[in-house]
Amino acid sequence: MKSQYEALEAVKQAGFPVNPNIMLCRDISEVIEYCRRWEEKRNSLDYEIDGMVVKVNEIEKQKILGFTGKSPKWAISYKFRAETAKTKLTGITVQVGRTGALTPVAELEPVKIAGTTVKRATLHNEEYLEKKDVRGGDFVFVEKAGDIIPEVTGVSLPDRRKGLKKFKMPDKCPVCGEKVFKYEDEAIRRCINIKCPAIVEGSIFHFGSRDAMDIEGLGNALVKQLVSSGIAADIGGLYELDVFKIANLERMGVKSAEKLIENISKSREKDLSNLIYALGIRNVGKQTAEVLADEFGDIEKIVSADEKRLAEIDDIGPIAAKNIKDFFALPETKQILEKLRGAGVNMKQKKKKAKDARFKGLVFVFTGELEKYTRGEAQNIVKSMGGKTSSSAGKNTTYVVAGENPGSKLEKAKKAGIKVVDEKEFLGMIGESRGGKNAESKKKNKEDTLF
DNA sequence: GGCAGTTGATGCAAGCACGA
DNA sequence: TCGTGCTTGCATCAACTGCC
Repeated sequence: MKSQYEALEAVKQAGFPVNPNIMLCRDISEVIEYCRRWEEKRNSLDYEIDGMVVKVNEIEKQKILGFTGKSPKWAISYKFRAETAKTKLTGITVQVGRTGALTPVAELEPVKIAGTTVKRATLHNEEYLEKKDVRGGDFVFVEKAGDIIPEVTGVSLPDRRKGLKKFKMPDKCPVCGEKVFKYEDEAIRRCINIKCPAIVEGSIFHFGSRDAMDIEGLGNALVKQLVSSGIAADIGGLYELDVFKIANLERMGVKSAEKLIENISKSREKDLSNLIYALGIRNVGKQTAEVLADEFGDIEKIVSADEKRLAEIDDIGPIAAKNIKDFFALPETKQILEKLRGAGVNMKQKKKKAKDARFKGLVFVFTGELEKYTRGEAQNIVKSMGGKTSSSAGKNTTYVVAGENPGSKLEKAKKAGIKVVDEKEFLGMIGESRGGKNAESKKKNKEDTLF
């Protein structure tokens, strides 16, 4: 077998439960062994009455054995080399993100890779385009990095027709039509029109995202409608919405509108760090927002801090400091803050510093899927115990916690000699080696299921 | 009931800020 | 100057919700 997908297909063809994201075993012999044992267990569920064999419905069997649509979480995962496919690049479109960044995207003739159909893939920026020399009409090689993200890895030059022109990035924003800028030290072009619908939509969507103000129900499609209909011109406008306005939008009703209003209302109580992150300041992500909130404790103090004071803070350099200062100096920012203040949005830090300091000085990186916690929850636990988390493994990383189906971080960690622990060990470290209710039931399920 | 939108989850690459 | 790590942007999927 050449790929993980082929192996999974073979297992599925044989009628066994698999999750397309997870290869169950280390190699094919283990897959076969797994299937054999599953078959035995499955057959054992049938029973006899008066000498007649009663076959239990397959779906019931899967429920009884704990396979409700997913593979067993505890199964060992294994990755095959990424599968490559050749397909036609029908065109290159340009997207505008919330920061105004123009990103070229490859539009592809749909092609099946690793069990899913790939239609688009990012081309990052014009330098990347230049390097790969990708042109509309080319046949390109596509693979899925980490079996998840589609990537154009190269062009099939023998298939190139004559006369295909190089793609040129537009000088004007494809959304608002304003002139775009490319700063000398940056690889990307940006639309700097703060009224550009793409930027407005992006910033409202970002404001409501989970790590920001966590407004459930504020999805992409709804935000588009809010902006295009003029109901919300900026993030401050969210707090002026009412049920009637929302319920009249496409695919919205009174029930959804009421829920959304309730969720927007709840967001007023979010912590200062959430608000700072939600504002979408350049170079200020979740981590930096937390640093700022911890340092100042009040948005007013951040607004009035000068660049020098900001740059004195750990993890904030002169560029981030300038961006922060510039952002709060904008009249539009002042207006938005005024609206938010008027709407009763919390602007002070409520979180207290961690009392439990058992992870003080330790840096954790998570890869793969954990059984008991989401990654966000696990990161919060580490922070509550005085530790730090990071999205990439480096020399400062103390532990890499590897869950199911880990990514490249695991390999990187092993090479760098970083200590790798599994979920069980991590739970032991946080004093939950026996696990909670959820973990108990899952554990039981696992034990009852097969081996 | 069908359909569309949202949520919540995953990982990778590139760019770039920061600090040693 | 360079290594490290944060930020951003991207695609996909299953499960769920609620409108039509």
